[in-house]
Amino acid sequence: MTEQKNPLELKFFSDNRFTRKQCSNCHHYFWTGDPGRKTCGDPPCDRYTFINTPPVSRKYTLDEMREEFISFFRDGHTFISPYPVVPRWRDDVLLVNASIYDFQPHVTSGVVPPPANPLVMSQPSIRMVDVDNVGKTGRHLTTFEMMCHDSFNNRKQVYWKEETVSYCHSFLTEKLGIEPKLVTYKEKPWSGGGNGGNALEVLVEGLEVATLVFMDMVADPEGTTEIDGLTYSPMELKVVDTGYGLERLTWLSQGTPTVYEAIYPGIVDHVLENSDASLIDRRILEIIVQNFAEHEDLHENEIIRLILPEVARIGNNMTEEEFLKEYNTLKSAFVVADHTRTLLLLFSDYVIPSNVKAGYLARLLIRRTLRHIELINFRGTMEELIEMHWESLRNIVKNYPRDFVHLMLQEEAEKYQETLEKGRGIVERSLSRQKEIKPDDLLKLYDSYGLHPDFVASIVKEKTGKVIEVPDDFHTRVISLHDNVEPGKKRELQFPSIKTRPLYYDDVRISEFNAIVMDSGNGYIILNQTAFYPEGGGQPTDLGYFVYRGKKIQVKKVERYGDTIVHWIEGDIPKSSRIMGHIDTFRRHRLMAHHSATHLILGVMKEILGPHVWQFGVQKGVETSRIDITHYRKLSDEDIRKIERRCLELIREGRNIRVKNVDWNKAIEKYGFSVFQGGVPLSPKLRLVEIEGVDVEGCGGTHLSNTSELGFLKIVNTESVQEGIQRITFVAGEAALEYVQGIYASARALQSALATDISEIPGRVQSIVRENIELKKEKEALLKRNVNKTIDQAEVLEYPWGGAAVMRSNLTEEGMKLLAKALFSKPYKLFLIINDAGGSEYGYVVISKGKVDGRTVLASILGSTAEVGGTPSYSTAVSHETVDENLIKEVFDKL
RNA sequence: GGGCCGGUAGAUCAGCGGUAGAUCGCCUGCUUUGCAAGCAGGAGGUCUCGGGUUCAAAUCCCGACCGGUCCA
Repeated sequence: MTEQKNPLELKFFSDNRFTRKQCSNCHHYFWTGDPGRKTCGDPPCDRYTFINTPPVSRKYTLDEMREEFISFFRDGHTFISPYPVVPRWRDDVLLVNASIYDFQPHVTSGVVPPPANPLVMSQPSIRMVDVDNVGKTGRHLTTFEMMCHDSFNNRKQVYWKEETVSYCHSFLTEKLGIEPKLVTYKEKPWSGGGNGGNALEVLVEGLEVATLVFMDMVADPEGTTEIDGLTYSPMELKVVDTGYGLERLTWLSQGTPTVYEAIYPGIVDHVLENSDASLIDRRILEIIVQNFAEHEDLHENEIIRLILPEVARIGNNMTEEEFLKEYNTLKSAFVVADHTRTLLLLFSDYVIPSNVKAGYLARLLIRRTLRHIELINFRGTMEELIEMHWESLRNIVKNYPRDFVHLMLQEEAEKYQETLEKGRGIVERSLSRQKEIKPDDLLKLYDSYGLHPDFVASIVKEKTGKVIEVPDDFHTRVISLHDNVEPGKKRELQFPSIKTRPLYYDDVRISEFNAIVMDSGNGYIILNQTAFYPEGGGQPTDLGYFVYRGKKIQVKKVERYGDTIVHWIEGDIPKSSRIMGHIDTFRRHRLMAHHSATHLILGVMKEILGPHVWQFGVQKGVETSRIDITHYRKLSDEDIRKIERRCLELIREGRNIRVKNVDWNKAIEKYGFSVFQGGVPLSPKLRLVEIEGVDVEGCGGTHLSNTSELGFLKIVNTESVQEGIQRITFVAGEAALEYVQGIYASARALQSALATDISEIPGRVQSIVRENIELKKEKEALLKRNVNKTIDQAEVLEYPWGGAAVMRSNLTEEGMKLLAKALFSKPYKLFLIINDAGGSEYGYVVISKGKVDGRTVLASILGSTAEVGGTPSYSTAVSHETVDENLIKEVFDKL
């Protein structure tokens, strides 16, 4: 090992008589002011010693602790309001998981300055990975608030390691009154979100209350520092990213056995009072929490086997069954309390429960909550619990969409009920088929139908009396069903980094321009400047042509790679040429109109359908355009009419459409997170497109300057692309006129074909379709009668090898097929059909169900005059000759 | 974004290459007229759609569409 100064050997530590030690148990390095300390302070090396005897000078509620933290850091830091839990500003994660997520990647990459520096905030964070541990361990939550004091050091140093640790230590010891000796700082490398650095875990009496991260590295395949298997290199921006667990600190101050009792005692009490669950002896609860903290690597039932003797030691001789009954109901009560809090946050950001993305997580939580509510026979509603949480979290959760929550929960409860009822049928049916449900079947039932193994087990028990074991590693096996799938990777082309100046922003109506070819390759050129709009933001590429040496060279596609705009062309233009570009302005104008119309319709849909509407995806076109939005049900005809009417009003009013470039933080401050509707650019400023009084959103596209230019807008189709996502296809401007003209032409054609009035077309078509079905049926019945008649009149010959039937018919091809089908179910072995459909030809068909090859039969009967085809079991021939009956018998006799 | 199920009568589903079925519901009649009543008879299907394979497809293959569900 090279002698290098430990990056965490701080002056603060030496000034405060802290020494660096190596944990006698886990061998991690840590800093402590307690000369007698040998272990790092983290379970399993240390136990929770704060339960019953909290080290904090007084008990804090959640609100009080948050206020204490913020007020302590307000001195020197700027307070920032919490961000939504749904990260609209990035598309790489589903939910905000930590406070630093608020600033990734735009701030941490150095492109955008932080909203304040240094700053203090408390960010609600959702961690679904812990969902299975909630209730069970006494300390896990799906939602917690991560409080932080962050600083961003660029050229200007704000503060770094020394100040950070000093701040932290003062807060814990001076403000909260924790004895300095109780605080240990454990060294730990940190990585996440493409960054890395050193970190200190802050531990008090066995509980990790904070992590102080010194982020100064960026992921780099050629870097020399390795953390968790990835290599990193130093970066210019050095970020202090701290994370204090608000719930942990509150728990620490109260010393209750579980975190739940400390952070929302009202909710826990309410659930316990109105259900079959009850609080168990707090000494037993403490034993449970301690054991789960110390044995993270063990399975639940193994830990319970460790708990029982300890429970007996304090004089409580419970059987395992008695213990499990009490523990499980209490666990369920905690789960209900926890999940409803997370749902509050999701709903306040208008997450629509569905089967994909964040919506899936919401549904998962709702279903789990419903199940646990039933298990403990809770007599209240989920809705009332969510509202109670809101009452106590008003400082953090500003918005509570009561009607939305009500509607979502109602629909979800119904859907869940449906799934269960269907599930019951599926389990019962598979039981009647195979008598037994194996572990693999459990897996399948869960994966394909969403049937929880406990639910399946309960039905099996009810129907057969048998108890089936749910495998311990059930969840792991579910995950392993899915982890062999590799996500498709996009291959990025590499081009020389040449900055192309976009001319289309300066003047959206520009149609011609001069440029110099900076780089030229196989079928592409890169220019110093261009008026061609590259595809992006759902706006397709511009088309047109270049003039080079008097020749027109067509542009096939224009793409953007960072600041480089690449033109794909039909032909070659050498480097350094001066050329003239011509834009297909007809196409461009159509696209622009549809782009502006997209913003207009989105704004209108938010107004009419509700604030839960977000853009999910978008594709503009020359003929039609479409936008996908988050909405919980298909648009009704009434919705469509309202939206169209409102769009027309706004077009008539002639609202201005303006483009402005605004700083990230100012944009968020002024317009909120709804500016992030499409993809988010990594640039210092956001280009905002505003339709006066209707809609403001970040957008890189080209736009009209006033809504009046749209003329009118018509929705032409709505469909649901996936649960909770509706696709609206529409036309605007000239494209709308063409659309209406097209419909009109069709209507006129129908009108003349049906010889009726346009308004009567639907009725006429309906009656024609009905008539057509009737006729089809009649025709089929007639055909069947004909077929049956043919069969009835068959001449039957008996042979030792079975019966043979000879019949004459006058059927069409369709009738022959039907006849053949019918014959396959008759008891004879061989059939000869002589078909006379009129005309000079006779069709011969032999159907053989025995070993006889029908083709040889036909050849023998018809001789060389006919061409025989088909297969041994269904043979055909066509002949101009009739055949003598006796010859047929002769041939048959020989078989 | 990916995986796994599924789409057949009003509802729930069976059939899984040889003329489309069961149960409930519905209609008619009888028997009873008291609680999910009995008996007899009957109506009700472009087997989601489009291609392909086959003499023959609800059934096998491919693709769309729709729904369910799990994972990220």
